[in-house]
Amino acid sequence: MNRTASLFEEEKLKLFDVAIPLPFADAFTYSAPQNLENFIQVGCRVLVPFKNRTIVGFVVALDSQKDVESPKKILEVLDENPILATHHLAMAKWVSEYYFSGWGEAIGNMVPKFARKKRTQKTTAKSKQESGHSVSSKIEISKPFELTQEQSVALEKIVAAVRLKQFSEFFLYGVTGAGKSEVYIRAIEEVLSAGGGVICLVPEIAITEQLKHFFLKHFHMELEILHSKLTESARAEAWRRIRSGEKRVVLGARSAVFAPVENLRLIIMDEEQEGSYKQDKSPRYHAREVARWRAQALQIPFLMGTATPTLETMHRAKGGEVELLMLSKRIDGRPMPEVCVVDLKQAESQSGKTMILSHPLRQEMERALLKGNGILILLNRRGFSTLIRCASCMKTFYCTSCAVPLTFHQEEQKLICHYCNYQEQIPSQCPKCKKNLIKFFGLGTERIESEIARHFPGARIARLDADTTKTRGAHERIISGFRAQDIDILIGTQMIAKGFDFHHVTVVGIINADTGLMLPDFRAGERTFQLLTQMAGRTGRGTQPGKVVIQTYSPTHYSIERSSKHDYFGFFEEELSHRKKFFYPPFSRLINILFRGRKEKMVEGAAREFSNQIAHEISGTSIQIVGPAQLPMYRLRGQFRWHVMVKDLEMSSLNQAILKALAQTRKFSGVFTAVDVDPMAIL
DNA sequence: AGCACGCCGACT
DNA sequence: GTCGGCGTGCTC
Repeated sequence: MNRTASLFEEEKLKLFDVAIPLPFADAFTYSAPQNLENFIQVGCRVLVPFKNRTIVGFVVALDSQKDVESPKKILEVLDENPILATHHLAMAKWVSEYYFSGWGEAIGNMVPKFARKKRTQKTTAKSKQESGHSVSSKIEISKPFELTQEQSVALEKIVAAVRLKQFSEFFLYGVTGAGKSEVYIRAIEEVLSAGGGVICLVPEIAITEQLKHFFLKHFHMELEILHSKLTESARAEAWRRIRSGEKRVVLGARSAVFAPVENLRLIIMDEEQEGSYKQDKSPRYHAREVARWRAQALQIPFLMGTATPTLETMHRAKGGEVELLMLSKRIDGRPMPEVCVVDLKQAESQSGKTMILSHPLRQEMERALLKGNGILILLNRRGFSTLIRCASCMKTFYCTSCAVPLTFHQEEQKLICHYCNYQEQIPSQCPKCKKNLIKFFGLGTERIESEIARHFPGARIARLDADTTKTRGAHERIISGFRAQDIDILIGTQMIAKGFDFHHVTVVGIINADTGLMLPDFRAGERTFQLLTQMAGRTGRGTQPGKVVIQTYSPTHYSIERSSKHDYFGFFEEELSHRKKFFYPPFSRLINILFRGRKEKMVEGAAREFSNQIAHEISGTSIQIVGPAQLPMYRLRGQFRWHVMVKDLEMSSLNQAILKALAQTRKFSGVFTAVDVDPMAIL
């Protein structure tokens, strides 16, 4: 650059702050050539030189107050009108501060990536026709349905809050089949008639597809589906339709919480406990927290719903921050399914052998098969056998880069690591002692499938897990096969627990309820309770009563006992007292700081250094430090992993302390750090 | 996150 | 002698 020219221009060039989609907390300051100056608005995307490349940034401020020596020039303005309102920039700012990501990174995460080329004018005219979901002519407008007393009360409260234009939180507590969706639909209709817009969040993409048809009946042209699997151009188009006010009902997964809905008046989050609402890469935000922030900023109500709320949310309901709306009865007065808990230890000592299908479970299955009813069997582990060991020298087969046992997959005829997907052939003899005594232990879904096939040779059996759903459409094919009753017994991992409404299912079998309880995670009990409760909710949804058989080695564990009695509130109190004792959420805020790298000593050093630094930073406060310690999954994909946990009462000044301490660990080369605020799992 | 600059091993 | 390994430091 020509020095005299730049000095001459610096005098009068306007300065702009531009957030860059990279992990920087602060925006960068650029100047603008005079011919562009008037086209630059806050919320526009701009092309800027950055180091030795050109990247897209977001204008976050005009008339920058920062004193930068020689700002570079903005090369191009990509938007005629801002694609982001200041509300969005503020939301991204909050996300970046709360979850330790860059501001621009947070912005980049919420807007669709876009083609570098500027869009031509024709899209505006064309899109009107494109956007009708191809059902424009034949929409059946569904009749208004009758609400129960409880549903009406809930709806009235929500509608009143929408009208008040005040921030408030609601929790719609209802067992599966209690009619939460009807309340959602009515609430959305109310908002629409008041000229407002709504975001409705569901845990995963598959459910958006399921609900799409239901929603289309009620909201037809107003509906937009939003999730990360859309192509970038489809996402950009959807974003534009929403922003223009053409679409006022947004149904989507996690990222839809950022949708630029015009005159947003209500946010709904279904199945609030689902872990998929937390993003597992930076920014590691939880959609529930973003939704709450947004509802607060816009002074609108936030409605959550499920039969198994997280402890955090129920605790807030108990404290009065969230208003609890009860739907206690199933719509048609159907009873809750009868649950039978089978003690595997006892059953095994009686029969003298490993128990896979207990007598009560086999009996229930036989009965259901005779009547032509559907059966769901849950085992939360893929593969055939989860442990392979030489019976002579006791050599166990581990993944070399993850230090976890390999799982034997019968279909693939391979030993596979479930964490890094490393695969090896099954040895015919032990590589250590050369004997021919390799044995297989531990159950997986493949094993259950063959076991059930052996017991029920006439039954039509299918398996639903990550292995059988690899190909596109396989998931839907298996599900619809089961729905059409071409399949009698569906065996699967927790995939089969999710939201499908099968009316002919009368038996649910849990092969081993303890799999999740072994995990060294403070939420293990909560997860197990939720999974068992959800599975129980899959049965007895038709005219015939449902039966649940839970097999377990720990029949007296409170998660299992309480779920077998459909006792959420009992579980809640018991789990809460554990959390209190160990100062876990909801009694503390938890931040997990992860260190990983190939060099063991460096990783450990970084974790220890961080721990010392943070201890120094927070001395004299009530903040607790746990660790440093090796993570339960100490070696993963060839990397060593340490972590430090920090437990805090409030947000306070902890974030600054963490950033400061983290800066001190930079000298440990080759060590990656990640901060996880409100982690869902410590693994 | 990239991407260049910089200082130590096996190759034409 | 160089090509290239990835450690480290910066990006308005």
